Amino acid sequence: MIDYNQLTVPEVIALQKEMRKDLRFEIPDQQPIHTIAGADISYNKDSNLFYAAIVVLSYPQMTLKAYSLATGISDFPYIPGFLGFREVPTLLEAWELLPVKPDVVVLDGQGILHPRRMGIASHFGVLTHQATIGCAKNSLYGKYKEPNGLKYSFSEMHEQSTLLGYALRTKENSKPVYISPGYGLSLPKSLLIMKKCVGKYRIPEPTRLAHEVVNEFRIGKLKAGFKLVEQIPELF
DNA sequence: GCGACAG
DNA sequence: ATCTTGTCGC
Repeated sequence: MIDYNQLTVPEVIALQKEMRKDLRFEIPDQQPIHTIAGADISYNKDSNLFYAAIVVLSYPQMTLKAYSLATGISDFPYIPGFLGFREVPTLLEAWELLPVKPDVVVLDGQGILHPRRMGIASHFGVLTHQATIGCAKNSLYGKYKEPNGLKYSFSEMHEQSTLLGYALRTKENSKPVYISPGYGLSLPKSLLIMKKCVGKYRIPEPTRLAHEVVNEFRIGKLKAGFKLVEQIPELF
């Protein structure tokens, strides 16, 4: 894969426009979902050493089955709209450590809810050809009306009358999370899957557990590699 | 030109 | 993203 670090903004915009041509939303033989992963990055302020975790959970039980941990160096700065160029390379290092790939991967950020339809989830999906969903804690793009206050209520997010995602209330009295397909999944299917990932916290289980695990990795409580937590019959 | 702006 | 205790509000 090419080194993103020295690229200019005009160059990464061109790359996003190229990757957009490879986006797909419904893969031919969609298999039933048995596993879903959460992917996240962590790092110390003022350091270019990144820590990545991909946690694999059973679906829809949402219990932790396995995870992979890897580090990487990134000098690409954080620029809204270009998060993938900063975080995807290290996530791919963790991805390669998984002996069996999960059915869906949830990324911390946007999917097609992005000016060029290339949020981090779409970026990761195009490179890996894996089904992905973007689940962001904050909105980047798209207009929407606030969903009502009840858990599981949601509202559509559009731009130029194009439906691109949903604001989903995952917990009462908490702000919603922003859901959009990344790659290989339709809008309604992405929303349905994420509803099943909601537990007792605002952040859906895949992302929440990935964040928890990657921080233990960063502070030295866990080490790089692949770890099987609980056997999944048929898998691992 | 101005404001907005994932992690 | 990370740092970091108490505190305001549902």
